[in-house]
Amino acid sequence: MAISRDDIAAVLDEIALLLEIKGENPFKTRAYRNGAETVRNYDGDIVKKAAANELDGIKGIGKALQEKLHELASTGELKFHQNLRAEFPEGLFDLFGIQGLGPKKVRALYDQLGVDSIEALKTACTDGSAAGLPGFGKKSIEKLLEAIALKEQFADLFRLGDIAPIAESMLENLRQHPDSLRVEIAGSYRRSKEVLHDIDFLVATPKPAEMTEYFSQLPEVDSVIVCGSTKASVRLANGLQCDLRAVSNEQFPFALQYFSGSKEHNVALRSRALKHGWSLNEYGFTPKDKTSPAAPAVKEEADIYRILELDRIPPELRENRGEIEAAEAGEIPRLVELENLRGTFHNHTTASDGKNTLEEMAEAARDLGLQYLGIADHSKSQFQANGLYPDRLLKQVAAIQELNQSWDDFQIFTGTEVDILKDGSLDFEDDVLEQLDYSVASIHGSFQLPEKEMTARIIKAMENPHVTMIGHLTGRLLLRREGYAVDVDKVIDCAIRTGTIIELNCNPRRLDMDWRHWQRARDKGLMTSINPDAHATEQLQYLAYGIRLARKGWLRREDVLNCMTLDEVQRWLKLPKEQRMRA
DNA sequence: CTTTCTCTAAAGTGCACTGTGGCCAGTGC
Repeated sequence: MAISRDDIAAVLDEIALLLEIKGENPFKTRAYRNGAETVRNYDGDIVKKAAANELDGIKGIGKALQEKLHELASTGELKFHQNLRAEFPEGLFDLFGIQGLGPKKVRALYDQLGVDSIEALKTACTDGSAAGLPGFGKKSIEKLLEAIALKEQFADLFRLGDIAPIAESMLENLRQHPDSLRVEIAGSYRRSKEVLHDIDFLVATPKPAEMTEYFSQLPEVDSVIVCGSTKASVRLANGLQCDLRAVSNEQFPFALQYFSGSKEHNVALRSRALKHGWSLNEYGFTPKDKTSPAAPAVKEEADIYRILELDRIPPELRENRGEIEAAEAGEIPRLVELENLRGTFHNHTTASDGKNTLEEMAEAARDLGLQYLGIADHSKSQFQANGLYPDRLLKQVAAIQELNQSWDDFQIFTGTEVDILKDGSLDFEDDVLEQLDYSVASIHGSFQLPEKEMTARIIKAMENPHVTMIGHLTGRLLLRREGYAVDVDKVIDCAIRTGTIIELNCNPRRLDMDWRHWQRARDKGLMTSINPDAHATEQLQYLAYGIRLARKGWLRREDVLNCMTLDEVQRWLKLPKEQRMRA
């Protein structure tokens, strides 16, 4: 198979990393990183051009990179890269996944202690040998051990957004099979958990052995763990385990309910079934004793809930967090749906660190059927992200106002993702902010503040009348970094008091504020905005993850700002802050 | 390594934070 654009970019990135360890000229390493970005974003078939050696005139690809790209595209390999790679052991790359380790420290560990893997790093930290290196004090060692523990804890976990595409493609493949009557993904994927450790497929079929066999040979499968007559487990190239269970069409609703979990939800449901005189498991209802009524007919999963005198409970809510009580009382809310979204806030353009222009982002939003798009590029403190100074911001505002003349059914809102500085003040003065339609205030630095100060910092930002919403409340990066210490309840109360939205950042790396807080916050009256934090047109699709997590947080259409129509949201943005939060 | 240029040599994102080591280096945004 021919080498892909992403493969080429990955090679360039890896070269940059290796040159960094070698202590090469930082501008050289940056040139390779820029090259990788250029390859990824090039508008046209850059692989074909590279193969034909026609790369002249592409900004960021000079003579040396042209030659390397040509070699890569035409032979699929690069001598320079292979030689460089051969200088270092394989495991060294894993070390860069540890927070606090950069090229210099990796180099020191490798050169002086021979540390070439996470395992070796752990040893060097615990046996005291790392403590002998310059720059490695007591606190550094402690932090490294913490980072290793964090990494181990996340070792076999995957982010929802990273596996959804492959899960859906496998689902589609299974549905194609002539012997599959019904196919669903159960488990935590169906419940829209933000991180998962496996995917559970379920198929109703008259020929279970054929289905498990077919499953274990899907193109996505890397290796087969087990393949029996009703169950198969496989591993994908990325390490993710996938299970398939094949059941009869009659058992399917029970199996779907059972394997969707959560375990806690099922325990509660089973005890409810017992009160009705049946035991409930993945195969069906079984009368408990002679006095029990006959087991009722079940055609689909919803029947199980109906028979137990419950509203149908959407899978996202099945965490035993009050959903059974709500279903009993007929109080399962009508959860928000993707179709309810009318627009979105918090999106970036090429003005700061986005990959697409204002015009391209707007077109993409229109193509998705949205009525409005909020632009929120970074503010000046985000230097590395090309954050805007007031002059550039105001130029952008003028450009947006001009662009808005070209539509009567669509509008761009002018905004900013303004940094909340260490003391809670903002990166723009009020006289700048008041010229915008809205603003998202976010924290991008000083992550280590103690909880009290961090909470006060956010509260101070929310008290500013020009702050429309708070971006990614805890700053967590799923499976990478814990959120900063913040008293979420205090912040929620302050948000309601001041009329400030807390966004549901639906970038799959964040999904922040966490779903576990939303039901409580909603009950108190808080509203959210489901924001993709898109840095490219295709990332507007992250809204789908936002909807999944909003549903998991019990949110309804009326809890979500960007479910408002264009007219409604225009009116809402003109209200003084204290009148914005609905009663 | 690439771009730019008083065009074959120089400049090329800046800052805060952290911890350590003795006032700076590395990391991350």
